[in-house]
Amino acid sequence: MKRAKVTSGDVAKLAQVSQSAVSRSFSADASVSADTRAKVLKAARKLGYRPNVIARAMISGRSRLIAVLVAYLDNQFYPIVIEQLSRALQERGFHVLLFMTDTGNQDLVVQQMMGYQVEGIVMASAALSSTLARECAQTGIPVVLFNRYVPSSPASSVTSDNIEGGRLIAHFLVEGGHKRIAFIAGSEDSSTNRDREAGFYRGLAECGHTVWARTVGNYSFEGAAEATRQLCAAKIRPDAIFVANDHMAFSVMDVLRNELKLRIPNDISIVGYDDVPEASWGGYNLTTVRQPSGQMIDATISILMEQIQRETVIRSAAVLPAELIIRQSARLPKEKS
Amino acid sequence: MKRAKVTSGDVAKLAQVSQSAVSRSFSADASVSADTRAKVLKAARKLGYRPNVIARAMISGRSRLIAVLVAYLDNQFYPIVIEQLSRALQERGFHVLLFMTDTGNQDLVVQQMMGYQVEGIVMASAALSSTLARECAQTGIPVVLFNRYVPSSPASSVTSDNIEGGRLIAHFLVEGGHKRIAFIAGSEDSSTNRDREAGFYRGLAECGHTVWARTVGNYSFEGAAEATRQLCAAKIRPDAIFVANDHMAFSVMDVLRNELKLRIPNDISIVGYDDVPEASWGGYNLTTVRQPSGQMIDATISILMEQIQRETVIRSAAVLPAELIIRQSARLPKEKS
DNA sequence: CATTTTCTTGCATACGTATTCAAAACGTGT
DNA sequence: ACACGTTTTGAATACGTATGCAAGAAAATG
Repeated sequence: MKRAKVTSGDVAKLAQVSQSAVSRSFSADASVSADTRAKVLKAARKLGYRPNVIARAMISGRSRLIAVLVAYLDNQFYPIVIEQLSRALQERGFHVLLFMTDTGNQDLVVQQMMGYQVEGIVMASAALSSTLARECAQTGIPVVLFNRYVPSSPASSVTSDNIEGGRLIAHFLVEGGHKRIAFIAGSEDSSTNRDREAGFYRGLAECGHTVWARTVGNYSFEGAAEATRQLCAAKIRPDAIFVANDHMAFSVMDVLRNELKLRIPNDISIVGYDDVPEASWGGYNLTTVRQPSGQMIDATISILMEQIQRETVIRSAAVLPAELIIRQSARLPKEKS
Repeated sequence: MKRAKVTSGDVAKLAQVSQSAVSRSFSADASVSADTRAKVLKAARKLGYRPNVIARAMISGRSRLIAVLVAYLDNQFYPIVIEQLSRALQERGFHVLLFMTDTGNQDLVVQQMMGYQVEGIVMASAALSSTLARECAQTGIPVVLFNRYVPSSPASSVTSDNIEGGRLIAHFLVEGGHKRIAFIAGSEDSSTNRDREAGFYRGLAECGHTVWARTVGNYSFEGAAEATRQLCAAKIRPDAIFVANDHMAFSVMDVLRNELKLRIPNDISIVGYDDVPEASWGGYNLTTVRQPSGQMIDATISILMEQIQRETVIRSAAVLPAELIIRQSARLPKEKS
């Protein structure tokens, strides 16, 4: 089997027009008569011609490529984001070029992205070196930090209101009558963790409480299990735990139930963050805060499209509302009647 | 902020050599003296130059792009595959261009892939029109059907041994003393479902059994819930269900436990397929068959790389071993002693 | 009908790199 | 010093498309 490339020249020959005419027939707002366009399209269909995006990118500078950088896909939040993002971009004629990276070789990865002449970058990776964000901005490519936030960086960001989310949880747990409220942190250098934790503490303070105990799970399944064991090794256990994301919360619940033989929420309440699909599954029924992924995607898209179209990069930050989703993993506040 | 493109010409000027020399300095096996290469690399670093992959693709026909087509990412099996695939390809200098599609507009999507001059295609989408596979093969682009199989198609395929997996489950359930063994199917037009079901029935037959009942869940969470209700609406319930994949099995377990108040595995046994991460979570502890995703990725990569390098497309099919993973969701066979 | 205006069209060129070809530089052995 | 093989180099070209420009066709206006 051999590759048989068909070019605009071939189509032009068959349709008895110039190559320019073919090119124009495929761009929406070009100056072509309906007549020739019909001829061209017919010939194109006959030959199975499709414009070569690579060549188009070369001359016009538009690759129609958006780089998406992500560290891992274990946490269901990210696959869903990628799916929605990809669908939304496809509708607009763009496509997702996927990059996976651990924190190590980010610079290399960004170099690769530049090599592909991507028109925009979405970073959903956990960490982000600030030199790197600067470099991106310097080249004039719009960058959106998704679900993270770097104050000093020139990159745009889209997040949910993690501070408010943390507050909501604090109030909910206090009203539920919990006395020993603990926190299991994610990655301490992530903005999501910082904000959720800060909002949580502020909420507790507003109710005259403080956090009872705190361990770190680093947003990993294993880390969360270990953090739970540490937390419960003390003589007196917490009666509620806010876990910095759902993914860890599942691990926490597993340890509490299976290793420590505790009932949820009778013996201890658990609240997560994200509202990934598994949170609503019967096995967990996790009370959590929903991140509005749809709205976050919309915001990301519109930031990207705007900046690509205007060919200017301006920093903008979208913060979308968080919503408490009450299920069965945490004791409910008593009815005020 | 403006885009400041730096080209090989700029580097050439600074390094006082020709553009050709710059190009050669960036390809590993070209004829350049160590001396000039050093000069070039130094100048390149100074200017922040990176070869333009787009332009390179144009002249050499190598886009270094692999299209990955997938229908949905709800089922955790696919995110994991994408992550591993992307990592493996990155190591080899390739990158993943992601396409999401429902069964509807596949033709359009394939046209788009061609437009990007991708060097290979991985289809993990549920359905695949046969005309489409043919079209791909015709253009000389290697195509790998991942976790699916179309006998008449010229495309290569990578699967696990779904027939054997089905058999293993049948034997396991019969040995576990189950008498009324049911099956909840996925998408009936998928090869995975066909093979798992065929292997399952064969396994049952080998033990002198037949399937007690059968409903269809279409590989969706909601569909599986409904299929479970149908199955249990009869006067006599099954005492074991093989669910065609894990993703549906979780839904099945939720309905059995929460709506029908059954205990698993005391009242009824459940077995899934895939061994996604959630299967090992405490909330489900699902007995299942593991698909060796790592080996499947390796096979995919080597098929792609081989065919890209040789510039010939030959059909090849890899079938990798399936393994029964015994957890707590199904009653165990009695010890033979 | 003459003239201006608006639409179409083809020619030529540019995008940034890889690669062919011939010329130049470099060694090596006599 | 010479001839010869080897390596390195630069000039030129090609990849497939989009677009500025000028010329031609058609339409509109007087």
